Amino acid sequence: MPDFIHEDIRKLHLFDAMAQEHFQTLMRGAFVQTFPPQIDLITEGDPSDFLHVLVSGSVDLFSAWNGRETSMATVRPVSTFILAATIREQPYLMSARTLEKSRIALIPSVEVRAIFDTDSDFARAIVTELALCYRSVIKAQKDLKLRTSSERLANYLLRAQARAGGQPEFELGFEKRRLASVLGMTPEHLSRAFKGLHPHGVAATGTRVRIADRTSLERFAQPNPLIDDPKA
Amino acid sequence: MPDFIHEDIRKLHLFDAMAQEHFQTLMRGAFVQTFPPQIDLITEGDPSDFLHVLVSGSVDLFSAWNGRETSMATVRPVSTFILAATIREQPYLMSARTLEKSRIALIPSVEVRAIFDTDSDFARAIVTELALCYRSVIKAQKDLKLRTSSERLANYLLRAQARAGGQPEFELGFEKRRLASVLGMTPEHLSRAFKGLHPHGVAATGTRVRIADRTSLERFAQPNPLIDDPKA
DNA sequence: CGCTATGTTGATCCATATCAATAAGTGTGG
DNA sequence: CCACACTTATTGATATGGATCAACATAGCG
Repeated sequence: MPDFIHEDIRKLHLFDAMAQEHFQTLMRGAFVQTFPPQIDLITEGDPSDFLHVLVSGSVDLFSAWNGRETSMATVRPVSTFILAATIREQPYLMSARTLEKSRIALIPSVEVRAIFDTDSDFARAIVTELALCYRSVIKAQKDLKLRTSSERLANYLLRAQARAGGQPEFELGFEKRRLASVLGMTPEHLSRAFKGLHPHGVAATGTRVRIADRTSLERFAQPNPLIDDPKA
Repeated sequence: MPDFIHEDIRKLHLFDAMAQEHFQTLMRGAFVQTFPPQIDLITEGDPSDFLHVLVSGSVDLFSAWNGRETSMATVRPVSTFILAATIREQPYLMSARTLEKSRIALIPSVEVRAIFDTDSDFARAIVTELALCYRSVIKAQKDLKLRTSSERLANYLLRAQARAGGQPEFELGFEKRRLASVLGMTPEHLSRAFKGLHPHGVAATGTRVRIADRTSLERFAQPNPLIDDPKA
């Protein structure tokens, strides 16, 4: 594995406190792969053989039952996914596929568990990471259960704008149909939802979005730190 | 705090590996309280001062936004709640209220964090507990996003029957209106959903439910371990 | 330059919520 | 032990958010 990726991973909160020796053991068994968009990485129900670390790109976690399918979360770099399955030595609860071209490091779960048992700094880091993941799914669930799809879109746009540095105009990272799936709605409905936000100063042309009047959009979206703040 | 509760808590996976000395420190600062049904225990947004351990009864975790409210999860004994908030030293993301009369142990979060830092067996136990909590919210989210309310009810009843020992007839723990909230629907809708399950051998009188033909109900409910098995 | 994927618009359908009325329990005080 | 009040459950009518289906418009891309 190239050194600069080593570095990126080492910088992750999950790995930055552990003994160098243990980190190297982890990295020896690990490997990095680059995947094109729309590639299935894991399937729910499979044994959790690898802890995944998304180095670049983005990944959709989704789930299916009885012929229906739903997106559960989007993973952005640099972060891990399916840590809980790795720790509990249980099958994955979600499937994963790349949204864009993505570089992913795969670390054998056995190694993670072995070092977790001996390196207590690593164990503590895992706690923090898991607590963070836990809180982020709770926030996702609140977003989903308490808001209509237009409200979700509005809040999503506010967050995306903040991520993009706060300029009035910015790029969505992906196509609208992807965004629809991320927000848990159909592309048709998203199209209408965008129209519905027009009166609040939102204009979308292709993957480019312009928020003319943030205050007005906020009045409609009612963002709340206990749902929208990734650090809360 | 009475000794037998001490015992119950010590038996919890979260506390059974830690040093006796540390456990006693935790218990010294802790206290147990009994609450009547429908009492608010915590409010989302409040600082996470206490780790809660439900000793008996049951607790509803819920959340509100913009005048709407939704139930997020039900806690059953003996287990902890709001562990993630305690660990991250962040405000609660959910509110909690008792469903039935409940006995709850409150352990100061500062103590939990202090011992988490020094007792690595405890830190490891927290990881396992958190991973379990994480997976259970994922399962709840899948249940919610992938199933209609009748399907959710059907699967709930199958699980409740299993919990009750598998007899064809058993008690729901609470009123139907509570069940409705737990399943994320209105009481009216639940009433109709029960009627809809009649053809599959479900009869409900008051809080008593009878499943005449489990096979038929299963054929409709399509239970799946990756959603319905609490151990997965 | 046309083909294929993406996006928009309109019509309709479905699950579930809401509102309203009634029925059935449940508990309390006389 | 019954009558009354209050809560909970059921049933019906209607509203709404969102999905689905179908047609059409656009835009990348080989």
